[in-house]
Amino acid sequence: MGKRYVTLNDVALLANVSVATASYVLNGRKKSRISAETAERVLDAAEKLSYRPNVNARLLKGKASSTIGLIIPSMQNYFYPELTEGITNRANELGYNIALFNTNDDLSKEKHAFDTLQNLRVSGIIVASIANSSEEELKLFHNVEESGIPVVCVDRYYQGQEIPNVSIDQRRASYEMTKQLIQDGHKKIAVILHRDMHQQMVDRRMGFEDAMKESKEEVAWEIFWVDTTTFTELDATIDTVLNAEKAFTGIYCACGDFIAVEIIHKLKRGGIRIPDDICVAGFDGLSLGEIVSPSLSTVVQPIYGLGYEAMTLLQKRIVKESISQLTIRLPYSIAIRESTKTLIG
Amino acid sequence: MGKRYVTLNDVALLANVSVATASYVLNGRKKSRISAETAERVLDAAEKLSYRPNVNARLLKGKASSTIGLIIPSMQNYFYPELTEGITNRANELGYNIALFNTNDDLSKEKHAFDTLQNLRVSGIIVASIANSSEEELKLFHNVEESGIPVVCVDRYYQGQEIPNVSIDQRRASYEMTKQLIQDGHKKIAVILHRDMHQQMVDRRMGFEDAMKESKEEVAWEIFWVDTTTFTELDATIDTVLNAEKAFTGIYCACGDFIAVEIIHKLKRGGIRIPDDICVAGFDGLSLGEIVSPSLSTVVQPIYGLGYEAMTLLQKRIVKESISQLTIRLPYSIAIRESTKTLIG
DNA sequence: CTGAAAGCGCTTACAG
DNA sequence: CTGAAAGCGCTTACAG
Repeated sequence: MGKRYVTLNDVALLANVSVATASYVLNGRKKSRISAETAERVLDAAEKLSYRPNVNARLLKGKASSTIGLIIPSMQNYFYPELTEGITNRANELGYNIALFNTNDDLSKEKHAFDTLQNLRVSGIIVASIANSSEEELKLFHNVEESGIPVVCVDRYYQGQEIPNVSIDQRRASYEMTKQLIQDGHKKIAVILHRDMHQQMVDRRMGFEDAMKESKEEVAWEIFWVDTTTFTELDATIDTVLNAEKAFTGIYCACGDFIAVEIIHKLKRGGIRIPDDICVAGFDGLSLGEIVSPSLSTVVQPIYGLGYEAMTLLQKRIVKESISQLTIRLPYSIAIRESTKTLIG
Repeated sequence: MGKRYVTLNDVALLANVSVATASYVLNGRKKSRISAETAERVLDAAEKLSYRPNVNARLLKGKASSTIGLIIPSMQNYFYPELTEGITNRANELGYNIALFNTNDDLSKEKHAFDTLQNLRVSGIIVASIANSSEEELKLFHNVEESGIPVVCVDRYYQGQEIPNVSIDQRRASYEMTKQLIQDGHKKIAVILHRDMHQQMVDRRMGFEDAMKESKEEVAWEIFWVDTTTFTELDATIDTVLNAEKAFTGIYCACGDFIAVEIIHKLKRGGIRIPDDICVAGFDGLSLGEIVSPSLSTVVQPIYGLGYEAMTLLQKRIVKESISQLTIRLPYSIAIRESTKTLIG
């Protein structure tokens, strides 16, 4: 910067005290031991020079960093801004600031984010972007934890208690949404899943299949895979669904509302009436789903709350507060709106 | 963290060299002067110990920080995630990482963000959140610049060349949008503006009035103020608009698409048909506006591009590249979609 | 009530 | 080709 920042020494010089004293005054520590006049002189000097403590120097002296890392896939899917909002607001309340990283679900970018965050010596990391759940990726997580930086996953997660995480019971939610579709009388359902099978997708799929098993094969179904970031295959998928010999009566877009809304949009453009020609259900609970026409039937997750609680949990881990539950499951609800209807009667 | 991080000294010890040599090897500097065997030993040791350089120590030695600050109002309005995406992607390309701050358009939070960012010694700051354009706030900006940290405003801006900024020509865009409404035959228009009159809002209002002046008072109009973060007054505003003695034929939501979409939503809920009963135009160009029914006629800004260019400009300022233009105006377009129609013939 | 000094983890002239 | 040493801006026992 060419420009030299004002240092504590500058302040001390102007106030005619030692840096030690200046430091004590400015940090409000050992108040008793500093005379009022001295304190005032230091404060004045700092004010006059617009002194700003160098956080990096403080960190070097072993102070804990007040920044935490946040790793998300991108801001394209409106799920993430809302999640981020919950995280940053809570971080703010707790006195942390955020270092933000986008990975685009690319493992090498995720690796880079972890690297940078470790070099920064952040106090903790929240991850909403698990690229592919590979062994290699899991090792990344363990490395970070081993280095002493606590990690919390939100939305996506690893199976079991491996990494603390906050989410909803995705399998159960998916089961309930599917049950609803079955009760509505659907006889052939297309399920849309994310091509990269995160544990999350595995669970949603299992929830779906749980419900299907209960229906005793009265309902036919087929899985379609899409790439949620590039939207590749989406048009092809829609075509296949529409042109199936035995007609699909419903589309369960288990990979999320963002794609569900896109599907509704494309369907409408193609002159297909929803829910009359075909029903569409989503998963997420984006506010977008309420605004769109027809409004979207979906699993409503407390997205903001997921972020908020993830940050709360991370903070507890940072300050080593004892934690009874490392896996937090928040409540959700099934919202039946205009994009689905009962086919019976 | 209790846990001690691996230091350069640990690496040097294991490799049986001095920290100086270890540093040279790990930074790839003075390659010629290091023997291949020594280099390898250092690299091995670093690998074995999972050594991670402490960025904060580096900063202390006068190295430039690779983080830049980003200050936005919130993620609620979808304008900001898209803007953020442009900024972070460009920052990534240029090797910077992001410290994210939400202000909720609260000046004290903005002040806190600036403070923290200065203490962090970031290399630069992008601001998309100008709370109230007061003298006090402007002073904040000047303080940061004076401390040697370059600032770039994006979307919102101060009048004149005071702070480098990237945006579109908002006055002109607003003028054109209004012109379109006039050509469509509107005789009474409600303009919705943000209660906090940023320069941006002032310009949009002026653009609107420019067009009105040209229409030679054939068109009546009225301004309504809303608080875009809390949505307060929105219902009241809509009521007033709907119950006006001489009917409004159009609503020009100059404060943005996010509110425009909300208005459309509320109108539809109330059984009002758009554009048949009343037309609605927005300003921003959110993709949301295309998905909604009726799709929104609006000023389409290159939102992602604004962010991308803001980061590009900031980077130039950071590396002190000579810059011909400190005020960048990107192209926009007027999209006429379903929420407006011609009233003539 | 106050200050001298060590040390946090690095980088970088400088000397050899 | 390599190392000893100073110093970046702080904090904090320790001594007075």
